[in-house]
Amino acid sequence: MDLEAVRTFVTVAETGQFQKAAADLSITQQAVSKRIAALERTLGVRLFTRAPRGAELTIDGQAFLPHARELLRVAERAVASARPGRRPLRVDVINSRGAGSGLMRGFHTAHPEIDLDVLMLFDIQGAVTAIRSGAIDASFRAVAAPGRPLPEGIESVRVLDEPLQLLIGPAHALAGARSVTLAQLAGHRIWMPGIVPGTEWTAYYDDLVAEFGLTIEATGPNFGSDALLDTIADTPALATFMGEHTLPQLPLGGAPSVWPADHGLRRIPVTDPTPVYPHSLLYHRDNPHPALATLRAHLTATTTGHDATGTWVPGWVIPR
Amino acid sequence: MDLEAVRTFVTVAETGQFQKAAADLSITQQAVSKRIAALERTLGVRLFTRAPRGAELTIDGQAFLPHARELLRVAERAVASARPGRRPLRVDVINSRGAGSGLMRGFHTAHPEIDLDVLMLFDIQGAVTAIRSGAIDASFRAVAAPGRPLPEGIESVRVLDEPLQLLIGPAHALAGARSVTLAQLAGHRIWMPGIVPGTEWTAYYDDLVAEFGLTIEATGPNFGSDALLDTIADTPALATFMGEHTLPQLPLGGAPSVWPADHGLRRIPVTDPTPVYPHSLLYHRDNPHPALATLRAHLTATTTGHDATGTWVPGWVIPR
DNA sequence: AGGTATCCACAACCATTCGTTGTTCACTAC
DNA sequence: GTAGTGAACAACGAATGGTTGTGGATACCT
Repeated sequence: MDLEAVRTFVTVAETGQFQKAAADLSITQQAVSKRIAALERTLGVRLFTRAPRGAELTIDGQAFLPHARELLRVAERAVASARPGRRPLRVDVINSRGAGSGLMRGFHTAHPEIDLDVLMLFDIQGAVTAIRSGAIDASFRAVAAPGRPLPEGIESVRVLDEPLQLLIGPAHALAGARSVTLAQLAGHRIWMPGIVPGTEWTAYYDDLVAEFGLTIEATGPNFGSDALLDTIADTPALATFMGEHTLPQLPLGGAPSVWPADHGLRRIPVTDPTPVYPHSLLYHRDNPHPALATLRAHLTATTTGHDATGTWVPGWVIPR
Repeated sequence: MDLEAVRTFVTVAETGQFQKAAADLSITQQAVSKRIAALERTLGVRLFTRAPRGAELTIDGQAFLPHARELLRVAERAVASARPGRRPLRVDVINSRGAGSGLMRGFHTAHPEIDLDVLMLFDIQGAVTAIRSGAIDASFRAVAAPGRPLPEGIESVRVLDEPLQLLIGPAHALAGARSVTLAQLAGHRIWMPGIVPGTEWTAYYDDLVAEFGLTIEATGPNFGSDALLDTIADTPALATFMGEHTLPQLPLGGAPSVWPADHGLRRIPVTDPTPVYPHSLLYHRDNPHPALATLRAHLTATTTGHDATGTWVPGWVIPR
């Protein structure tokens, strides 16, 4: 199917005749006729009834019209997403179920008129490089990795401290607990697959292990979130950490927000102290994108300062 | 922009190299190279970094990828909407703000997995013809026009009795009333532009006028809903009828559901008796579309029988 | 009723695009 | 260094898509 044919179809439907559409599109009437005929051939239905006074939509054409408009709208957005200069605000998040993604959803709800592109880069170095080059406008990260000061021009604002929770199956020894302390977790097996060495997450959990004597295994291949949840649910002696605002499953688009299979998983708050992910927004000081200022204002307005007493972050984290 | 190029882009992004993508698409590697180059030229950005081990997405490519997928998805739906056989359930409603549209929204919420196409045909004759030919699957109408029995094979189910309300401006004499009787309306000017002679609505209001001695004007050009509301709001002596479930304005897509300009309009219930629009679902007895049965079941389950005492419908309306 | 204007379809022709084959270039691994 | 892999460039043939020219059907006007 040809997008130009679809555009021609919409124009004919709007003008009511091939000739006016041809004038609008700066082509000849015969070209319009050919395009519509080709579209009708590929779809296998007649889209217009040709009358001596012009062309009228058939029922099939009426059903097709909103889809055609949507197609053109999506195509325009797709082009805009890549256009250099005046493109949508491009923000990197850690993963699609994390707190950064949730904050961006909130921003989109508050400012639906602002075009967004949310993407997931591999690590903080890539994000910083992308911010410096202007390829992306901002990034949600837990900064900064120890010994790696931010390059000149990159600024960061701590926007959300997300408490960690223990995620365990129904047969786990702590399944009935209303909360657990970090000290209680010593001796329990905690599994965090997918922690890639060299990323900021390694540094975070290294510090957590060193300070509270936990046993955290990062071994084994990471088969993705689903497999992790399955294993946690089925293994009584296994636990993992998950951010309080992190969804264990991707919300299904359009479907009622039920978790397809929650396996009876339990979320147990961690206390004394509560380890938190210090989410920060990274951006370039000189980035002129107007929506970036809106995003920063939105974040400072909605994520009011949390109480930091009783929480833990690595020592190298920049204070608020 | 060419959809085939977009499809090629997604395939390369998925396979990670031009050659595999070429094999998947049954074309040569050179053709893939050309298509990607052309797409990059039209977008003005580089989408892949060409490595000796294959192709990797650039940041721009990563931002473009979800849009590309969405574009292909929409294109597929667009084609499906017109495909003869196994197309989405196609339902005709009277207008986009009426009760039929609302019922279809409810059905979509309850069954998001069912593909729908909602369209608006001109009148009941056209709807019946379309149902007979199989061009549409069902239609929400106030049936049947007097003296026009339904053709063989067409069935109707009365699904909703929608009470009429009086819509008036803030300066109207009845603006303060909590409700009005039909008898009270005698002598007031009621304006119903856009009632096309020969449609079922003419018959409905003709009967209403004859039975209760009202003055209903259908004169003047119909400049659309906005103009009607403006006039009603500004003219103290003018009123119009509107269904209880009818939205005076189109809900804005994505925006908070505020009415852009409500002009201080008042809705006054009508009593003694309450005239109602008898909405029915029309469909062909032999229509095999599986979603049609689902729709009928949904409607009978959700629109439980309303109390008919104190309501009025024309005598020619088929009883429930 | 016949002429005329309007509007779309068909035919022929031409330019451009698109896909193919053949080949070259860059990089990696052994 | 040599073999192997993966993408780009060049040249050619086919097919697509645009144009001009023309014909046919219908409605309106005199």
